Amino acid sequence: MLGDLTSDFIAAPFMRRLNALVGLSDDDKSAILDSLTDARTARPRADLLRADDVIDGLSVVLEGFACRYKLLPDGRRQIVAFLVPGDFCDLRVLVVERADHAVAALAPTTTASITRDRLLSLVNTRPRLSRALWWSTLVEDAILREWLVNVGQRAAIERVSHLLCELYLRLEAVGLAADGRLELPVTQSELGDALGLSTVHINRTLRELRGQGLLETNGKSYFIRDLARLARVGIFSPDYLRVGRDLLEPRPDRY
Amino acid sequence: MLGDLTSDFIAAPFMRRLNALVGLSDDDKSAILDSLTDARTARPRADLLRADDVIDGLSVVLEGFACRYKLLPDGRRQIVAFLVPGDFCDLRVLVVERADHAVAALAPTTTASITRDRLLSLVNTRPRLSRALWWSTLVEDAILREWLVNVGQRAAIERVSHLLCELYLRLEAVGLAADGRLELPVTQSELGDALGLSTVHINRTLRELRGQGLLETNGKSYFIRDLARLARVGIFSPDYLRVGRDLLEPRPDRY
DNA sequence: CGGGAATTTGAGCTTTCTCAAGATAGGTGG
DNA sequence: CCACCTATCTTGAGAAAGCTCAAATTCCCG
Repeated sequence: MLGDLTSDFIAAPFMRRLNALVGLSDDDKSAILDSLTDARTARPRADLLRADDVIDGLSVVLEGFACRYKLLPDGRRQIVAFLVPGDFCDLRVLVVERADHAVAALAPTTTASITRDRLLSLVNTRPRLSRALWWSTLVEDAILREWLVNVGQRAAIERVSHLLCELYLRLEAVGLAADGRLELPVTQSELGDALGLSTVHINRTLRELRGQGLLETNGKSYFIRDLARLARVGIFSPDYLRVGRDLLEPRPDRY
Repeated sequence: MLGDLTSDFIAAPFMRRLNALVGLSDDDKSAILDSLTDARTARPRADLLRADDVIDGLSVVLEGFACRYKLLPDGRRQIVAFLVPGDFCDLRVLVVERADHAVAALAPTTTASITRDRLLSLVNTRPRLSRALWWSTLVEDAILREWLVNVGQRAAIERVSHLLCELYLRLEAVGLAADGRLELPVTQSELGDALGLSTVHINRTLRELRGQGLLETNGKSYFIRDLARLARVGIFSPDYLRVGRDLLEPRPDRY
């Protein structure tokens, strides 16, 4: 156990995420919070999980920023997901023993774990929790499909815009972005690895977005000046981030 | 029910798939086979499932060839998965009500369904079956990640080679390919939509592969003349198709 | 304050795209 | 069985998007 995480500042994004999960009782929430152990902080570039590692439990990102990635033998790297606070590192552990991809911290990243056994017993005794966890893997899948669309079909400026919109909404959802402002502790080279573009081209594309008055950047601080317009440029629609939510739920019409 | 599907030729690929699933008992297998109802055949280009459709049950592809895809408002299309006989159309139905993407037949495609209620009761009463179904969604995810790597990092000739290797192995696994020969009832334009390449470039790339003596094509019949070499060109490793299998399991060293 | 990493910009080049036209093939009605 | 029709495939030519290489600048960390 990590002590009284429920009231602990560091677990706030995770708490927000849990609160957003469909129909989770307070009891379910504290059950999962109380199961968290072994908090640790990884430095940027450190692997949280290596491909082919035997996975011994489920980790949750409490703070920081991480990515899943796959490498080609010649060193090319594709980032296949970004993990923001509140995201799970590998729910697959429930079914599968080994990872087929690596997870690395991009910023100093704090994670906590739930042992496989504890997780299995939680899932077996709490159907709503189980459902909620599967739901969150489905959101991850939906994001992955959208990334494939992004990389397969969109031009560079559309790709970058789309990713910025996605990350803004995801960070906003856990209280880490607001008013168009977000911190992205990733290098341009890492953005390139996520979007299938070269570092140089990421740089030029960001410059173009700045030139169009859509974006301001200052180091790793990003300020989206006009989210609606950026979403239009990126052909971004937030639906995929809310798979399975009631489609009639009123949404801010910022897009 | 569909009658005695167990011995029915048409369900053979699905049976093979079930047999390959980890630790499934004969009892489990017949339980799921007996739950199949409502076989229907869709013509090429017909949607089996539309985005935003309420999903009423789980479909299995028994015969034919289909794809999942997402459309951009301007008509660009990304195919995010190919479904071969034995594949499930939408296991997400267990957790989610609506699809975030469409599924279309590419060849005449026969599917059968399991109602949501029946599926839920199967899953609740048969833990190994439940595990096996989740396992197959994880394989799908692994394929999706690999596709993202493919489109994000690989050059055209690598992409095409990689996809051909993948489809050959997947079809071989269900008895629909052998000796390097496979039928791909997809147009070059559809390959392009899957790989993020234009039709014209798919055509030239196939020509290049033929020129290198790696491939012969005749309409929709493909003959891989040298799988090991094609795999090398495509930087293809079959591991991702076997997520969670014992990594020590002897594998043919054709790659 | 120094040094390595990250960003920025330029220049030329490669891959892939678009547009356009001709060749083929498979399916349909007469 | 043939003729036609539409899809698909194939090839050419020029254009565009994005890449690589290289160098200069800036930023951040210690």
